[in-house]
Amino acid sequence: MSTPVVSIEHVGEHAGKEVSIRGWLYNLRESGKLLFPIFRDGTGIIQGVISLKEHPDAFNAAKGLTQESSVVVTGKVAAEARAPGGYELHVSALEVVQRVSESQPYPIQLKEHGVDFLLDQRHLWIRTPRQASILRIRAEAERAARNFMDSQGYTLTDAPIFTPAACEGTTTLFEVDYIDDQKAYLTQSGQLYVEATAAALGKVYCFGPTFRAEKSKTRRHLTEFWMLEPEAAYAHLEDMMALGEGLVSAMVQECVKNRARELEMLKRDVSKLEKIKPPFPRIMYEEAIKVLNENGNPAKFGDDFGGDEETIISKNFDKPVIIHRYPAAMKAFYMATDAARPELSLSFDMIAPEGYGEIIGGGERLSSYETVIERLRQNNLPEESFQWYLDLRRYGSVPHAGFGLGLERTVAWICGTEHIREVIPFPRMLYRVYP
RNA sequence: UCCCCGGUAGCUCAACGGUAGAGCAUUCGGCUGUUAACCGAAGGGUUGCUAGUUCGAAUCUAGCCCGGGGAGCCA
Repeated sequence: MSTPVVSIEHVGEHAGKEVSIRGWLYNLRESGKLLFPIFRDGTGIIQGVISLKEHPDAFNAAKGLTQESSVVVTGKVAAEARAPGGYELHVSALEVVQRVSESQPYPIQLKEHGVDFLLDQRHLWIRTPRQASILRIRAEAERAARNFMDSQGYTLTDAPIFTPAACEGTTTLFEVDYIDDQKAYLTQSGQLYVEATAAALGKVYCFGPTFRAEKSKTRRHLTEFWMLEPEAAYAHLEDMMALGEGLVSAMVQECVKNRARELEMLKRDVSKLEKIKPPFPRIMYEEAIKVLNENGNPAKFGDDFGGDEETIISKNFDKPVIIHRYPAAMKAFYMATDAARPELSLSFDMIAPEGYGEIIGGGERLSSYETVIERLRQNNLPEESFQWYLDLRRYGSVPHAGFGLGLERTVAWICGTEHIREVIPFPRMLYRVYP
């Protein structure tokens, strides 16, 4: 009869019973003829106790064992107030799967480390309980986002990574040599492609990595980040603001519900997240300018909002804030304008609370062939590359709208992390592509 | 691209013009309830690179390289 293998997160269900845990040695404290190893298995950590007198074989196998050596341990689960986590394992047997060499000890210690060092060790850094928690929350947020979109009747239609042209500014494109004289670029957004699939399927979204060659070095920027981009035919600005509210609320609430342990591990103030339910405050761009002026910020019509401005505006609310109808001149070529106020675009941004910045940008798209042509020329974009896009206006053009949600910024806000580099398994940033 | 800050042992830092140091990690020894355990000992360094100032430079100066934070731009 072999003992059952259990995960540490479920170990409490086996109190008083003999179990096996397959994992790694997280830390080892020695106290004479008693050893206090801490094991981790990816789902949590648990302290073991090994007595020389009772289990000499296990004791000798564990004594001097190096951090992060892989082990299979067997023992009895016991409720123990003195143990971190409430349970400990009275180890009776320990099998070392691979012993970490003393000459090349595990580099990450149980103490503070610098950012540069940790990023160089990212492949190992993700083993720490904090990083593992963040990655579980990211997964939860992704799952919640897809479930929500699917529940709203949206179909996932993935957009290509290689594209023939820009869809945002041309200066932020990663160029890739393709066949002979052809150029390809890494996508900045799946937006143009979901416009096409929206005309085919009605309500669609894409979800995948996007790339921006921006020279941005801030805690809110990654060179490679994931974006969820819904697009719906016959939809208008109002529809997208409502969809964005529902999507963000679902992502936050599912994490609160299903990842309470991880949020607690991160010491996140969950009461702030529990409030994130529709409706969110909505203000027009012009009103936002007014709020800024009242708070001593000299912003004027036509200015874009930077981090400072976003913080001032979001500070007045405990939910994400939707700012809509930005000046048309500030927005991308495909953005529709307000018929009543042609100088304003039918666009909106959603600003996360607590200074996490813009998590959604979107709006209603141009549907007129003539206007699209005109804007392409104004923006010096190559018409020949956009013939397929123009076809969408030639053949049954309809009003349509959508937005892009930045996954990492949203998850960073949910987790309360200082920097978004922690919320993606392997961050790609300016000057950093290792590991 | 611009503005600030930094680079000393494997890691986190100290020394700020006069012999390069501590804690952690590693090795050895001790400890039956430890909580980033503790106690004792040992090994471990071209102070990011190059040039300059000086009797003497980790320390002052210049240039370069690397990293961090921010601006612009964006999600």
